[in-house]
Amino acid sequence: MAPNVGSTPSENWETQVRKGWLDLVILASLWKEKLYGLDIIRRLEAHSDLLLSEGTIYPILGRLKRDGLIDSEWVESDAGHPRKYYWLTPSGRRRAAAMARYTKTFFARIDSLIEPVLAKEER
Amino acid sequence: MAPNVGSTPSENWETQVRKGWLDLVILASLWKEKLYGLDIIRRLEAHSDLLLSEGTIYPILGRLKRDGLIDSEWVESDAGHPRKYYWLTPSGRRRAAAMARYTKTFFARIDSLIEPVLAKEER
DNA sequence: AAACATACCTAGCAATACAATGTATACTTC
DNA sequence: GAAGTATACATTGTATTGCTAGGTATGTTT
Repeated sequence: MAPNVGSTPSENWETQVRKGWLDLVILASLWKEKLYGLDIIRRLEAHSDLLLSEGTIYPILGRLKRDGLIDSEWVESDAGHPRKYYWLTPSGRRRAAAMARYTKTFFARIDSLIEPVLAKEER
Repeated sequence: MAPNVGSTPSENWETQVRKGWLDLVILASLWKEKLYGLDIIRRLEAHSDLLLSEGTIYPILGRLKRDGLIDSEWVESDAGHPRKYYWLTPSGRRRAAAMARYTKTFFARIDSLIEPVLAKEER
């Protein structure tokens, strides 16, 4: 999930397919615990190989909060700048679960479409 | 994968996650045979429950052709307007295969992220 | 006090999907 | 032969997204 630094067509495609999934990715990250922005970025990179930049995540967190899916609170930190912790609202939990279920059916559709492509790669 | 006719936030999300995958969906549709625009739309709806509109598919076909992934030719039809048939170029076949492989790893990442969400849906 | 580390935020751009609308061809019906 | 219908391709304008490149704010280290 690297940002599209270069710009070959295929790198651009990888950028484009990530779009839209970040909402779910972030909501899922908050499923079990409160986290702050940079922490979400670091965990996704460490555990899921998904790289998001700060300019990506903060606008999304702002949008999710505006939509009432998450809430936040400032917390003093022992390491410099204070942190803004986010957590799921009840509405956010319902939405994350609905998104996760939809994801399964969406993946199944794409899987069946690419099956012939993977079966015989034309060599 | 219905078009976003209404506009509740959750329907909007479904629209957003589709974005980017349509290139692969269309290339995969052309894996085994030449097809024309409306035919691709009809097959995707019938076989995969994916609904695309004409205003969506024609610009994408134009872009894929500009990128050299598909080629096309006009064919007279016995049913009114002539049809523009598309097929994969060698470059398009390679790209479709690469996209399909990437898709598998991407799906695996998202799957592992949403696993906790699906495991316990907070009832 | 300068440099560094941490953390959050925003403006401007590029790319996408899609509804709405328009064009072109041929067949059918009156 | 005019009107209506069906098929098929194409474009315009809008909303939404992700991200680079910058910026602000706080506290620690040298």
